[in-house]
Amino acid sequence: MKNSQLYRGSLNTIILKLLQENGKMYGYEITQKVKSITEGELNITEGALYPALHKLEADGFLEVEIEKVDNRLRKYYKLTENGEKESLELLSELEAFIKNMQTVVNPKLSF
Amino acid sequence: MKNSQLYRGSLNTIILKLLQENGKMYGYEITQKVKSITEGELNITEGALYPALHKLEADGFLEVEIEKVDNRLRKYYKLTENGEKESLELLSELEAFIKNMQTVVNPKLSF
DNA sequence: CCTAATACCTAAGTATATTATGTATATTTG
DNA sequence: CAAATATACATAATATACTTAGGTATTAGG
Repeated sequence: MKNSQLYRGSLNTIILKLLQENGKMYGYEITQKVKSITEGELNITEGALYPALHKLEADGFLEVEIEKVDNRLRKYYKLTENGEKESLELLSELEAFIKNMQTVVNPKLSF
Repeated sequence: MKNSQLYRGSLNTIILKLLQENGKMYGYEITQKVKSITEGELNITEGALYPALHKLEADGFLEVEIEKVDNRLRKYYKLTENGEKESLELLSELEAFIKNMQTVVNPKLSF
Protein backbone atom coordinates (compact mmCIF):
# COMPACT_ATOMS: atom_id res chain seq x y z
CA MET A 1 0.00 0.00 0.00
CA LYS A 2 2.97 2.25 0.66
CA ASN A 3 6.68 2.02 1.30
CA SER A 4 6.26 2.26 5.05
CA GLN A 5 5.56 -1.06 6.81
CA LEU A 6 3.35 0.79 9.26
CA TYR A 7 0.37 0.66 6.92
CA ARG A 8 0.36 -3.12 7.23
CA GLY A 9 -2.76 -3.97 9.18
CA SER A 10 -4.53 -0.66 8.63
CA LEU A 11 -6.45 -1.54 5.47
CA ASN A 12 -9.54 -3.04 7.13
CA THR A 13 -9.80 -0.01 9.38
CA ILE A 14 -9.68 2.30 6.37
CA ILE A 15 -12.25 0.33 4.39
CA LEU A 16 -14.75 0.00 7.23
CA LYS A 17 -14.43 3.64 8.27
CA LEU A 18 -14.98 4.92 4.72
CA LEU A 19 -18.05 2.73 4.33
CA GLN A 20 -19.38 3.84 7.68
CA GLU A 21 -19.06 7.40 6.52
CA ASN A 22 -20.24 7.13 2.93
CA GLY A 23 -22.93 4.46 3.16
CA LYS A 24 -21.87 2.49 0.13
CA MET A 25 -18.82 2.48 -2.08
CA TYR A 26 -17.23 0.30 -4.74
CA GLY A 27 -13.62 -0.84 -4.76
CA TYR A 28 -12.16 1.50 -7.29
CA GLU A 29 -13.95 4.40 -5.60
CA ILE A 30 -12.25 3.55 -2.32
CA THR A 31 -8.78 3.70 -3.90
CA GLN A 32 -9.55 7.10 -5.44
CA LYS A 33 -11.11 8.49 -2.27
CA VAL A 34 -8.12 7.56 -0.14
CA LYS A 35 -5.73 8.99 -2.70
CA SER A 36 -7.59 12.29 -2.86
CA ILE A 37 -8.15 12.91 0.85
CA THR A 38 -4.52 12.11 1.67
CA GLU A 39 -3.36 14.23 -1.28
CA GLY A 40 -1.66 11.29 -2.95
CA GLU A 41 0.25 10.18 0.11
CA LEU A 42 -1.65 6.95 0.61
CA ASN A 43 -2.29 4.69 -2.34
CA ILE A 44 -4.16 1.47 -1.82
CA THR A 45 -3.14 -1.14 -4.37
CA GLU A 46 -5.84 -3.22 -6.00
CA GLY A 47 -3.94 -6.39 -5.19
CA ALA A 48 -4.45 -5.58 -1.51
CA LEU A 49 -7.91 -4.06 -1.73
CA TYR A 50 -9.94 -6.68 -3.55
CA PRO A 51 -8.85 -9.66 -1.46
CA ALA A 52 -9.50 -7.56 1.66
CA LEU A 53 -13.02 -6.71 0.49
CA HIS A 54 -13.72 -10.38 -0.26
CA LYS A 55 -12.53 -11.40 3.18
CA LEU A 56 -14.57 -8.74 4.94
CA GLU A 57 -17.60 -9.95 3.01
CA ALA A 58 -16.88 -13.60 3.83
CA ASP A 59 -16.54 -12.62 7.50
CA GLY A 60 -20.00 -11.07 7.39
CA PHE A 61 -18.93 -7.46 7.81
CA LEU A 62 -19.87 -6.32 4.29
CA GLU A 63 -22.66 -7.02 1.87
CA VAL A 64 -22.56 -6.53 -1.89
CA GLU A 65 -24.90 -4.98 -4.39
CA ILE A 66 -23.93 -5.16 -8.04
CA GLU A 67 -24.81 -2.32 -10.37
CA LYS A 68 -24.12 -1.70 -14.01
CA VAL A 69 -23.14 1.87 -14.87
CA ASP A 70 -22.32 2.77 -18.49
CA ASN A 71 -22.24 -0.93 -19.33
CA ARG A 72 -19.48 -1.30 -16.73
CA LEU A 73 -19.70 -3.40 -13.60
CA ARG A 74 -19.65 -1.94 -10.12
CA LYS A 75 -19.72 -3.88 -6.88
CA TYR A 76 -21.04 -1.65 -4.17
CA TYR A 77 -20.18 -2.64 -0.63
CA LYS A 78 -21.91 -1.54 2.54
CA LEU A 79 -21.60 -2.44 6.21
CA THR A 80 -23.75 -5.14 7.75
CA GLU A 81 -24.83 -4.82 11.36
CA ASN A 82 -21.73 -6.74 12.44
CA GLY A 83 -19.73 -4.54 10.09
CA GLU A 84 -20.87 -1.47 12.01
CA LYS A 85 -19.71 -3.05 15.23
CA GLU A 86 -16.41 -4.10 13.70
CA SER A 87 -15.92 -0.58 12.38
CA LEU A 88 -16.25 0.88 15.87
CA GLU A 89 -13.99 -1.83 17.24
CA LEU A 90 -11.23 -1.16 14.70
CA LEU A 91 -11.49 2.57 15.26
CA SER A 92 -10.98 2.23 18.99
CA GLU A 93 -8.06 -0.12 18.30
CA LEU A 94 -6.57 2.55 16.06
CA GLU A 95 -6.90 5.13 18.81
CA ALA A 96 -5.27 2.77 21.30
CA PHE A 97 -2.49 2.02 18.82
CA ILE A 98 -1.77 5.68 18.24
CA LYS A 99 -1.84 6.38 21.97
CA ASN A 100 0.56 3.52 22.72
CA MET A 101 2.92 4.45 19.91
CA GLN A 102 3.04 8.04 21.08
CA THR A 103 3.75 6.81 24.59
CA VAL A 104 6.67 4.71 23.40
CA VAL A 105 8.01 7.27 20.98
CA ASN A 106 7.52 10.38 23.03
CA PRO A 107 7.54 9.33 26.67
CA LYS A 108 7.74 12.93 27.87
CA LEU A 109 4.16 13.52 26.78
CA SER A 110 2.82 10.55 28.73
CA PHE A 111 2.22 10.66 32.46
CA MET B 1 2.59 -8.55 19.62
CA LYS B 2 -1.04 -7.78 20.33
CA ASN B 3 -4.47 -8.78 19.13
CA SER B 4 -4.74 -5.70 16.91
CA GLN B 5 -3.26 -6.08 13.43
CA LEU B 6 -2.20 -2.46 13.54
CA TYR B 7 1.00 -3.24 15.46
CA ARG B 8 2.29 -5.20 12.48
CA GLY B 9 5.14 -3.16 11.08
CA SER B 10 5.68 -1.01 14.16
CA LEU B 11 8.27 -3.16 15.94
CA ASN B 12 11.38 -1.72 14.25
CA THR B 13 10.18 1.79 15.03
CA ILE B 14 9.76 0.88 18.69
CA ILE B 15 13.14 -0.82 18.97
CA LEU B 16 15.09 1.96 17.28
CA LYS B 17 13.36 4.71 19.21
CA LEU B 18 13.98 3.04 22.58
CA LEU B 19 17.65 2.56 21.74
CA GLN B 20 17.95 6.15 20.58
CA GLU B 21 16.58 7.24 23.89
CA ASN B 22 18.34 4.86 26.26
CA GLY B 23 21.70 4.42 24.61
CA LYS B 24 21.95 0.68 24.95
CA MET B 25 19.47 -2.03 25.88
CA TYR B 26 19.21 -5.79 25.79
CA GLY B 27 16.30 -7.74 24.36
CA TYR B 28 14.53 -8.76 27.52
CA GLU B 29 14.89 -5.22 28.83
CA ILE B 30 13.08 -3.90 25.75
CA THR B 31 10.10 -6.16 26.32
CA GLN B 32 9.85 -5.07 29.97
CA LYS B 33 10.29 -1.39 29.17
CA VAL B 34 7.52 -1.43 26.57
CA LYS B 35 5.21 -3.30 28.91
CA SER B 36 5.79 -0.86 31.76
CA ILE B 37 5.48 2.43 29.87
CA THR B 38 2.30 1.29 28.13
CA GLU B 39 0.96 -0.07 31.43
CA GLY B 40 0.71 -3.60 30.12
CA GLU B 41 -1.17 -2.67 26.94
CA LEU B 42 1.66 -3.49 24.58
CA ASN B 43 3.51 -6.76 24.97
CA ILE B 44 6.29 -7.59 22.56
CA THR B 45 6.69 -11.33 22.14
CA GLU B 46 10.18 -12.79 22.12
CA GLY B 47 9.42 -14.69 18.94
CA ALA B 48 8.99 -11.34 17.22
CA LEU B 49 11.67 -9.40 19.03
CA TYR B 50 14.77 -11.55 18.65
CA PRO B 51 14.49 -12.12 14.90
CA ALA B 52 13.82 -8.38 14.52
CA LEU B 53 16.97 -7.50 16.49
CA HIS B 54 19.03 -9.93 14.42
CA LYS B 55 17.73 -8.43 11.20
CA LEU B 56 18.38 -4.86 12.32
CA GLU B 57 21.91 -5.92 13.21
CA ALA B 58 22.41 -7.68 9.87
CA ASP B 59 21.16 -4.53 8.12
CA GLY B 60 23.82 -2.51 9.91
CA PHE B 61 21.49 -0.47 12.11
CA LEU B 62 22.52 -2.06 15.40
CA GLU B 63 25.73 -3.30 16.96
CA VAL B 64 26.06 -5.81 19.76
CA GLU B 65 28.07 -5.96 22.94
CA ILE B 66 27.85 -9.08 25.07
CA GLU B 67 28.03 -8.84 28.83
CA LYS B 68 27.74 -11.37 31.59
CA VAL B 69 25.73 -10.28 34.61
CA ASP B 70 25.17 -12.65 37.54
CA ASN B 71 26.49 -15.50 35.45
CA ARG B 72 23.74 -14.77 32.94
CA LEU B 73 24.20 -13.61 29.34
CA ARG B 74 23.08 -10.23 28.09
CA LYS B 75 23.33 -8.95 24.54
CA TYR B 76 23.32 -5.19 24.60
CA TYR B 77 22.31 -3.44 21.42
CA LYS B 78 23.00 0.13 20.43
CA LEU B 79 22.43 2.20 17.30
CA THR B 80 25.10 2.52 14.66
CA GLU B 81 25.39 5.74 12.69
CA ASN B 82 23.06 4.33 10.07
CA GLY B 83 20.80 3.19 12.88
CA GLU B 84 20.48 6.78 14.07
CA LYS B 85 19.44 7.82 10.59
CA GLU B 86 17.01 4.92 10.29
CA SER B 87 15.53 5.82 13.66
CA LEU B 88 14.75 9.35 12.50
CA GLU B 89 13.41 8.00 9.22
CA LEU B 90 11.03 5.56 10.92
CA LEU B 91 9.87 8.22 13.35
CA SER B 92 8.92 10.58 10.55
CA GLU B 93 7.17 7.69 8.80
CA LEU B 94 5.22 7.09 11.99
CA GLU B 95 4.18 10.72 12.13
CA ALA B 96 3.09 10.60 8.50
CA PHE B 97 1.19 7.38 9.12
CA ILE B 98 -0.67 8.83 12.08
CA LYS B 99 -1.45 12.00 10.14
CA ASN B 100 -2.78 10.05 7.16
CA MET B 101 -4.83 7.69 9.29
CA GLN B 102 -6.40 10.58 11.15
CA THR B 103 -7.20 12.20 7.83
CA VAL B 104 -8.95 9.07 6.59
CA VAL B 105 -10.69 8.29 9.84
CA ASN B 106 -11.68 11.78 10.87
CA PRO B 107 -11.91 13.86 7.70
CA LYS B 108 -13.56 16.74 9.53
CA LEU B 109 -10.30 17.55 11.29
CA SER B 110 -8.33 17.72 8.07
CA PHE B 111 -8.39 20.72 5.77
C1' DC C 1 -6.50 4.66 -33.12
C1' DC C 2 -3.96 4.38 -29.23
C1' DT C 3 -3.43 5.52 -24.47
C1' DA C 4 -5.26 6.41 -20.11
C1' DA C 5 -8.92 5.86 -17.06
C1' DT C 6 -12.45 3.04 -15.11
C1' DA C 7 -13.56 -1.42 -12.90
C1' DC C 8 -13.01 -5.88 -11.74
C1' DC C 9 -9.80 -10.01 -10.58
C1' DT C 10 -5.94 -13.60 -9.12
C1' DA C 11 -1.33 -15.90 -8.28
C1' DA C 12 3.45 -16.01 -6.74
C1' DG C 13 6.47 -14.23 -3.68
C1' DT C 14 7.94 -11.49 0.52
C1' DA C 15 7.72 -9.65 5.16
C1' DT C 16 6.24 -9.79 9.71
C1' DA C 17 4.35 -11.62 13.39
C1' DT C 18 2.16 -15.72 16.36
C1' DT C 19 2.54 -19.87 18.60
C1' DA C 20 5.07 -23.30 20.43
C1' DT C 21 9.15 -24.88 21.81
C1' DG C 22 13.90 -25.23 23.82
C1' DT C 23 18.10 -24.07 26.92
C1' DA C 24 20.04 -22.22 31.19
C1' DT C 25 20.50 -19.56 35.49
C1' DA C 26 18.53 -16.79 39.48
C1' DT C 27 15.04 -15.63 42.62
C1' DT C 28 10.95 -16.02 45.16
C1' DT C 29 7.45 -18.55 47.71
C1' DG C 30 4.78 -22.07 49.92
C1' DC D 1 14.17 -26.98 50.21
C1' DA D 2 11.52 -27.96 46.27
C1' DA D 3 8.74 -25.89 42.92
C1' DA D 4 7.34 -22.08 40.48
C1' DT D 5 8.39 -17.81 38.51
C1' DA D 6 11.54 -14.48 36.52
C1' DT D 7 15.48 -13.52 33.79
C1' DA D 8 17.72 -14.07 29.21
C1' DC D 9 18.67 -15.96 25.07
C1' DA D 10 17.04 -18.61 20.75
C1' DT D 11 14.59 -21.04 16.63
C1' DA D 12 11.01 -23.50 13.67
C1' DA D 13 6.39 -24.04 11.83
C1' DT D 14 2.54 -21.64 10.72
C1' DA D 15 -0.55 -17.69 9.58
C1' DT D 16 -1.56 -13.32 7.63
C1' DA D 17 -1.20 -9.17 4.94
C1' DC D 18 0.68 -7.05 1.52
C1' DT D 19 3.59 -6.26 -3.04
C1' DT D 20 4.40 -7.20 -7.56
C1' DA D 21 2.97 -8.58 -11.68
C1' DG D 22 0.06 -10.01 -14.38
C1' DG D 23 -4.99 -10.60 -16.62
C1' DT D 24 -9.98 -9.13 -18.72
C1' DA D 25 -13.16 -5.67 -20.46
C1' DT D 26 -15.34 -1.12 -21.33
C1' DT D 27 -15.19 4.01 -21.93
C1' DA D 28 -13.09 8.60 -22.65
C1' DG D 29 -9.78 11.66 -24.60
C1' DG D 30 -6.16 13.51 -27.62
